[in-house]
Amino acid sequence: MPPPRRRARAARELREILDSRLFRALCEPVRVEIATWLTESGPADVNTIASHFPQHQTVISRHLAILHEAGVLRRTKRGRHVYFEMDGPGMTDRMEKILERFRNIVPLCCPSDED
Amino acid sequence: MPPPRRRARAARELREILDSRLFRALCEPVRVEIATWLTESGPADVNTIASHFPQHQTVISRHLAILHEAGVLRRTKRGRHVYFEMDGPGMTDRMEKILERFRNIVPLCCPSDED
DNA sequence: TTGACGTATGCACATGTGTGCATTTATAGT
DNA sequence: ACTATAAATGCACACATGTGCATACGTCAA
Repeated sequence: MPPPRRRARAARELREILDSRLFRALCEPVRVEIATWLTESGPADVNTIASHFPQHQTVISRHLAILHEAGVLRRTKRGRHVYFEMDGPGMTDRMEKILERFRNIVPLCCPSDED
Repeated sequence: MPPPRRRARAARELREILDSRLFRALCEPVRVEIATWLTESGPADVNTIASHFPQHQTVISRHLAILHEAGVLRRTKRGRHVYFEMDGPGMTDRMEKILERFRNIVPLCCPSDED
């Protein structure tokens, strides 16, 4: 494959993987705090999580939904409780894919790849 | 190190690496488009980049500054022109660090790490 | 120094989004 | 069925941020 086409392909793959909801989910400090807290504390229901943050329960509920739709958290409904936990394996997979894309891009976009 | 301390440490490291400007920079679609375009087209100055987007030159200039401060782009000033290009190696390093953090977290936060 | 060009900044405005309250929906217990 | 509890949604509001215009800054060529 000639270099121009390789570059075009790399760019397309990069857009695919960067245009996800993942970055929008993680660009909000409160959501990062929630994800971090869940990492440390393990699975917890909405009210328990909300009780550890200054925001209202409804706000935390919305943030949890965004994190879940972005694939950061797992959601388990048991009775009238909804439990959330970090999706470690899922996030690892995502990051591996993104990393792979960047590895492909380095030799194409960076003529002098020192440092 | 006992499990609780390991969890606390993993959470702290996760917050460190996720609280960066990187995600805020990449959560804006226009900025992702700029980064993608630079990947495909190679280094270019501000006006050249701006000419390929509907936004005003001043807007593109601001986006480029944000991407640069986040470590996504490299900046090279030559005369009165300022050239930008993807920082492939830098991004690869960042992603490797983030991936490593998530790898550490998986066995701690996810009791049933199937799928 | 003057003028031209490339880039960055101040400002005002529109849109997006996090927030809290009131309310609704869903489920368990009685 | 009724009540209580958990979670989600509609709405309004405040703040953040992307946008464009006018303009200032910095550099090169004469």
